Amino acid sequence: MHFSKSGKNKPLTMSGKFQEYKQLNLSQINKDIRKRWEDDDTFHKSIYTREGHSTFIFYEGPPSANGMPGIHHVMARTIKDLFCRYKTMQGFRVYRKAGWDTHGLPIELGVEKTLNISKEDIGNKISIEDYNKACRVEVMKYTREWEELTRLMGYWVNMDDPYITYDSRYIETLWWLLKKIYNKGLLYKGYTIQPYSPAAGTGLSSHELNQPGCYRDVKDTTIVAQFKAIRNKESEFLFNDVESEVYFLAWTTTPWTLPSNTALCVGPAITYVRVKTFNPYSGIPVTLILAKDLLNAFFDPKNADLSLDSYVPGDKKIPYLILNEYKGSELAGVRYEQLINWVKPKGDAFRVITGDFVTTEDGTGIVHIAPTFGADDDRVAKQNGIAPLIISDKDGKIQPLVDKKGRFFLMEQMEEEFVSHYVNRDSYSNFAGKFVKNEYDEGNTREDSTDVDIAVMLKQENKAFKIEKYIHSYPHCWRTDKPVLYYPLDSWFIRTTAVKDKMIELNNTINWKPKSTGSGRFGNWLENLVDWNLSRSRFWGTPLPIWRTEDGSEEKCIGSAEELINEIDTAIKAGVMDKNPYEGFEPGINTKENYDKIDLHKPYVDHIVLVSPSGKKMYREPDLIDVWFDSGAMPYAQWHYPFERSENLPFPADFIAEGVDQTRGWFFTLHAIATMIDESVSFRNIISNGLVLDKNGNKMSKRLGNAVDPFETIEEYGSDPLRWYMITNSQPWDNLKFDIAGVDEVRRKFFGTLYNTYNFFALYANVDNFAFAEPLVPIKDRPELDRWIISLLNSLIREVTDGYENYEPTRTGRAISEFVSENLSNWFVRLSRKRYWGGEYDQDKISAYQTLYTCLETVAKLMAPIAPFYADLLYSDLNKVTGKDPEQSVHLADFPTFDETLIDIELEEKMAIAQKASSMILALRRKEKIKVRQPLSRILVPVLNEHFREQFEAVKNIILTEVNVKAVEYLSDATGIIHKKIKPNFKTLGPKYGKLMKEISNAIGEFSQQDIGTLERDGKFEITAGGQSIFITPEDAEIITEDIPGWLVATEGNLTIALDINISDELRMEGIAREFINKIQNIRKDSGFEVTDRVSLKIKKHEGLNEALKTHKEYICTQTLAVGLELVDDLDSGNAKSVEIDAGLETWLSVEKMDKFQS
RNA sequence: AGUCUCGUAGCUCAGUUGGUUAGAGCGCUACACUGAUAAUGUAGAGGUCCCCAGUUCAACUCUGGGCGGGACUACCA
Repeated sequence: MHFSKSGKNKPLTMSGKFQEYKQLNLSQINKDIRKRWEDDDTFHKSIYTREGHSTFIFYEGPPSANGMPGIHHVMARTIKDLFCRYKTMQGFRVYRKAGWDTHGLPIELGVEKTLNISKEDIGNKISIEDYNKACRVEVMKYTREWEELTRLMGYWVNMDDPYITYDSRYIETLWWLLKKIYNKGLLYKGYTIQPYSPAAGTGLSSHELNQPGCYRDVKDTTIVAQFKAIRNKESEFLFNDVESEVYFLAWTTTPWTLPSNTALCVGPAITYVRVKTFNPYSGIPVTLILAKDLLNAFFDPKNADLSLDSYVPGDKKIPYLILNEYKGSELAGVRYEQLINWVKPKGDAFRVITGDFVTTEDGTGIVHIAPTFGADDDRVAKQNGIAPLIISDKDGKIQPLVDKKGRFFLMEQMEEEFVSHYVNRDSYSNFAGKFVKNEYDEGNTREDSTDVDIAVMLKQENKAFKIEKYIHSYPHCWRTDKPVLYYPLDSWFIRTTAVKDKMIELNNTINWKPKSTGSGRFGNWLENLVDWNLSRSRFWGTPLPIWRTEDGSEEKCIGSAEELINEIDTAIKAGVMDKNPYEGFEPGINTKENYDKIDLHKPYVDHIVLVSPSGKKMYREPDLIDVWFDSGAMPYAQWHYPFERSENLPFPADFIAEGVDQTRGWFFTLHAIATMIDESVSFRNIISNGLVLDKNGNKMSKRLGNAVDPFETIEEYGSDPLRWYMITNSQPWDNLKFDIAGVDEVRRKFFGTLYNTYNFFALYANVDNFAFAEPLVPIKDRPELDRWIISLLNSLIREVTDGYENYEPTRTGRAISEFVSENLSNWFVRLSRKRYWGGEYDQDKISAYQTLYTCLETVAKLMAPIAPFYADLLYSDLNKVTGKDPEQSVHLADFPTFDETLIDIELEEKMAIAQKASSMILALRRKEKIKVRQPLSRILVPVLNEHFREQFEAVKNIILTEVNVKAVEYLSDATGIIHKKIKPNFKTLGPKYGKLMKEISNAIGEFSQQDIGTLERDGKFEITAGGQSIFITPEDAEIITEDIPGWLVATEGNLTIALDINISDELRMEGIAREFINKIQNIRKDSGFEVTDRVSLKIKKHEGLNEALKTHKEYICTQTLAVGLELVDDLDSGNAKSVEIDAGLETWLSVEKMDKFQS
């Protein structure tokens, strides 16, 4: 097969015949069409032919090319592609620029693996410059595979000039955005609790923490501590009936955090009890508060009956008495004494607060809060105005009580004034300098830990209720194998909380598919928004463009390369820098070459020292920014806004689509940045698609070996069935259980059928030289069957358009598939076959061709967004012959519009009756084992109303032909032989009679034939139900025929048909004739004759057959293209075949091809 | 743990504002058809609509609570 190689602007080349195919090879079609698109530059044509039209803006979420593309990328990209193609066909100029995500930890880890180095080696074994270069190579490792997959699968995205996040121009836009955010006061430095490895001296990402082996079981000393309640007006209710002190019990697995405690947290809805008892270590009477559910964890119910008075310190069995119950919310606000009085907090502290995260699964149901060492703690403390426990170091900087090496701060490292005002030298001196975990102390030899020391101390002070070893899983640093701490680290934040309301408001205007992701996962996330932690302590990423003086008093945020160059010049003049490292760069020249002269990455950018207005040196803040900022900024940065493209920014997107896992990633950062910069949404419509799982519903992974290779799949099946399967099998937002057998099914079921339908058309159209040259047969003049399929076709266009417009591709694909296999192929073509085969080239035949052609051409256009390859082949195979459409490719054509006036619901109903009736009659024949080839005389159809008779009459011939029956007889009500059945209509009765439904239903069920007749005649029927009389109207019941006594009957729904199975001699002979035709046709085919070859027939005489053959000689000859039929006494020609016409009816038959000149 | 989502035939999925016979395709079994032919059609078997409660004359459908699968987020005293 080859295609005309017409160049860009050459006219369409038309050829005379429709291409016929021997077999459907979608894999080859994929290759051929791809080549044609490349030769013809179809993709670019589809854009520039729409220049000046309305725009449709799509944002491509940049993939990272440091990993191989997988089958799930085909899924995501099919969704993206199909809407862009659809909009193109709707006449829009579609923006869709490809891009690459090139920063981030996976790249760093990849480089380290490739070069076999670790982070410590950077700067030693390998220079940062070389490392930087290695990252650039690493990140584009699989670019070729990605580009190949893009083309293979037919994803049309503009790859001419992709945006690359490490490009200096891209970074420049990020800086510009950051400065804008900075100037709005939304960028600030603060701290957050992050996993931190004191041994390695670095913060860890959650990614690093989730590496295998990081969580390990460790045995730690845990303490249930007693926090003494302060007696005052607010807490008086806790002191009823007690003489002892009142304590809150709280459990911790990290006793070293207890000195930093500043609050206790209870669950607002949790029930707590106040218990009178004794401290097991000291024997002192105490009153304790803990969660009711956890009471039994500390007190043996057997001891509840023991007398408190008889307790002697040292007794194993400790009595207790429950005094009261409280909800957590009642306890909030109560104050308590500091547990360990080493350092006084600055600000409000030592108060009971509430938090939703508190559970009663373990511990006491009261959580000890140390805001400096727990993320939850920090958050809940901030929400309640509780101060963290902090100290001031020598430099005047705020620090937690534990230093970066993992020990309690040395007093000499603290600010003098701070120590004298806030630190209790006596109690603290024993602990200052102690490592909170022995692992951090290189020279440690002792068994006991700081945790144990604290436990002993609390025990002595009657502040420990229970001390025990506890095994739990705790994260460890993957580089040092030592435990991590949750530790406050300096970070730069974007104050997203300041624009929270705006973000929520804007989100409500976005069309989410599915809706629940927008309102649920995304909406809830916005409701609970915290400030965006932008800092990352990494090497390979976008540097934060902020320079600061060492004391932090002056800072500058840089918003462009030009600004940086100017600042460098100033710094050189001030003598803080020797020379400009970016010499030669010319601001305003936006070429790659120019921007290649400046590398804004580490380490280069860190060598730049600027000068502050007051003349101090300013150093860059060492952090990089979150890679999510890179991708969230792409609406601006992909166009190098505002430097290169300063107006007509394609913004916001009309449509984006990515996996649901991007909800808090890309979707969020797009939304956040657009809200802050432009107070606008970033995207109007969004599909968040589900995962692609293996056929058993497991996640695909290379490790498990259940990952499907997209390249192999496409090579074997072609992209179209794969795309079609993915779109139609389940809704995009549901997970797809990927089963290759499903792709094969789509190939056979949908593409196979469509291909067969086309081939059928081509075969006969070529015989008749149909080329759509005749004037269009007016639709109203076409036969019923044609008008029916055209009606369905227009309904289909409407449904498909609706589906695409509403981002419901699954509905669309399924509707097309249903139309093609059920309506077009299985009904229209099947019933129309005789119209194409032989006969005159008259209006009916032309109508048949035009109708089928229109259906195929329209289907090609409707399916083109989902299955772009085959659709284009089908379209061009049709169009090449007829030249009906000026466009060479279906993707340049206009999407079909539906014509309301051609939709005939009445006709569709009639045809539904025909389909149902035919299938019922065929079922009856089968039951009686009467072949369809055997004609029968009549069917009987009861009619209850004139409308139904008209409908049936209209499709009578279709039914009779289909089931090979001669006539239909209608049985009207008057004949009295119809047996009727009545069913209550719950839909109308329900609202009227409610509770009486059961009674009414029973009453109607007992209607006699006379009763039904009365109801029909009078329009009402009186029954009694619930002691009241009720009039049933015809609308309240459905009357159907069920039986015709004495006949072979089938009933389905409201349709009843009887079949007359008496076979007269006449009918029997006709059956024999048709049987012969069938045999002869088979022999023709087996002998390899052409469809148009003429033949001569010889049949050996047989008493049971002779008469039938004589009577129907003409008929047989016409049907089989025979010039003559001879009945012979003997047939011993080698070509003769034995045929069995019916059981026991056997004879010999020969079919000879006539020479051409004889025919 | 929280949020979202899914749960209907052996498998993959439909199922309208609640209405009394819960559907399709695949697979299986049987049969038929035969100039669309490496196609096609028809039928049969196969259901606790995940479970429990509630609302209602009526629940696959609505509400609540469970159970199970998945994803994301957070990882905890």
